[in-house]
Amino acid sequence: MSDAYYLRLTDHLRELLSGPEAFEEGRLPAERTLAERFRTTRVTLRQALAQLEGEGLIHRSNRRGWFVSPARLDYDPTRDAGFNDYVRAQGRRPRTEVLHTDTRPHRPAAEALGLPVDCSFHHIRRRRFVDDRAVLAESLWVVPARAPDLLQGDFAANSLWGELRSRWGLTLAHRSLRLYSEALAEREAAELGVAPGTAGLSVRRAIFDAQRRPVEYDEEHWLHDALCITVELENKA
Amino acid sequence: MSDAYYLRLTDHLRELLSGPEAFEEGRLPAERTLAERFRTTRVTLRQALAQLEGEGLIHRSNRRGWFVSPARLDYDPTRDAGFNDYVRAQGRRPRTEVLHTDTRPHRPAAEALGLPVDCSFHHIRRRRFVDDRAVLAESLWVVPARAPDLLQGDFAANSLWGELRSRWGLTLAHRSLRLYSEALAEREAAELGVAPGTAGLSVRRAIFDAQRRPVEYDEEHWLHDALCITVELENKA
DNA sequence: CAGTGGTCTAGACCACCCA
DNA sequence: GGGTGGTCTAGACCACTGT
Repeated sequence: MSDAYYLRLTDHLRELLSGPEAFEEGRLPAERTLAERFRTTRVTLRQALAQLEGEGLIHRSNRRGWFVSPARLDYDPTRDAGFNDYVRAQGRRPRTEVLHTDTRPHRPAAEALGLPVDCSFHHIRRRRFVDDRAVLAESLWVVPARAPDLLQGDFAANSLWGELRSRWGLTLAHRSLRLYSEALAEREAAELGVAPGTAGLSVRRAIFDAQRRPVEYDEEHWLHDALCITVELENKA
Repeated sequence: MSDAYYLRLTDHLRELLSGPEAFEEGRLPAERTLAERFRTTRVTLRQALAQLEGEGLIHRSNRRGWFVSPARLDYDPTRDAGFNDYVRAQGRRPRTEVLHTDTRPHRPAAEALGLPVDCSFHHIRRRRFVDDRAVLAESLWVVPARAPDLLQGDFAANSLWGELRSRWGLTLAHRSLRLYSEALAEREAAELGVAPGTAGLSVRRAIFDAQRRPVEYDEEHWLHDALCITVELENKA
């Protein structure tokens, strides 16, 4: 079909994007320029851009403009590989910023781990980049008894799970994942430099050790177009 | 912040939605009515509705109007439980329609299963409902050698994996999943009765038996607000 | 300061759904 | 045939980014 003009515009732009050297430096021309070139208004043009954004082909940053989205990152949340490792393994450049740390109670973490709601956690808030694009805002809550002086470590450079294993000898035996699409709230949107309401993917994990003791709970907020979740499984009923 | 009017509108509507008996029969008033009530234009009102749609709180059907979205369905794609079983287990009513069957080559299936691109598969296309809302459009491609007369079965009522196990004694040992957010293409959008470009979640699986022989490949297209992926894992490095 | 996207107005016509 | 959402126009002002 594609009878609507904005859909034909979408098709047209999609072809341009897949072509060679479509837009220099991965940046699209200004909305007003594109609207004029295609003889329509900004409203209609923006409808077309929103489509492509939904498909994960382009994205916008703050009020800076529209950019061609890079390939999605493959990510297996069931593995313990560190962010730095698998980003580099895919030929990309990882970076991590720690935004905040503290030790306080946190109800969702307590509930997910089956602990009393008033018990405290070591909390780390950080932001992670792939090739200088902020793609992930996450919080981790670690049970202090499992890793007492955790917050003295360097959780930017090192894998948290690597630390838990090497410094406290923890085995991460059982894990429970929840994953769903979301609209990024103001906080995450601000941290990632996107408009509030931008489509995201939420990954939540509760992790227990071999003795079935609660170890850690985390919440990840990804830009929806930044990743492809992959899982490899053997044997399961 | 929430300085923009459409964001305040979003907050306001979100409260109404969470309140008791907010909108009778789960249906929202007409856009023009809401726009007038909140003293704004349809364009701005629709921005607010789009936000709530992104959050998974409301959805639209065709040109019929806006509706309150039901709770997400919990779904574990790593398990072999049939759709009918887990939908009913959550107190919901499942339904399945078979849209199409044939036996033909299919390149993506062949590539995912490591087979020659020209080999044929038994293909089933179906649409699945939860409480009479179409939430999933899917295609399955089964290696004919594993299940020769598959297409004579009743793949609407029965679990496909149950069939593969009971009729052909197959053990589904190894599986490889890929999962990412997408914009529903025209075909899936039409099958699910939504606008093209509606946010969706794509789940692709390649499945092998205990002898590591390819068995099946499938592609699922879910409405983004209809499900929450859950995975429970023991032991893994 | 110039240029960008973000937001908003006040209309219009069309395609489709349903009574 | 009346009402719904889907699409579109031609402007406007604001907030922020980058120089």
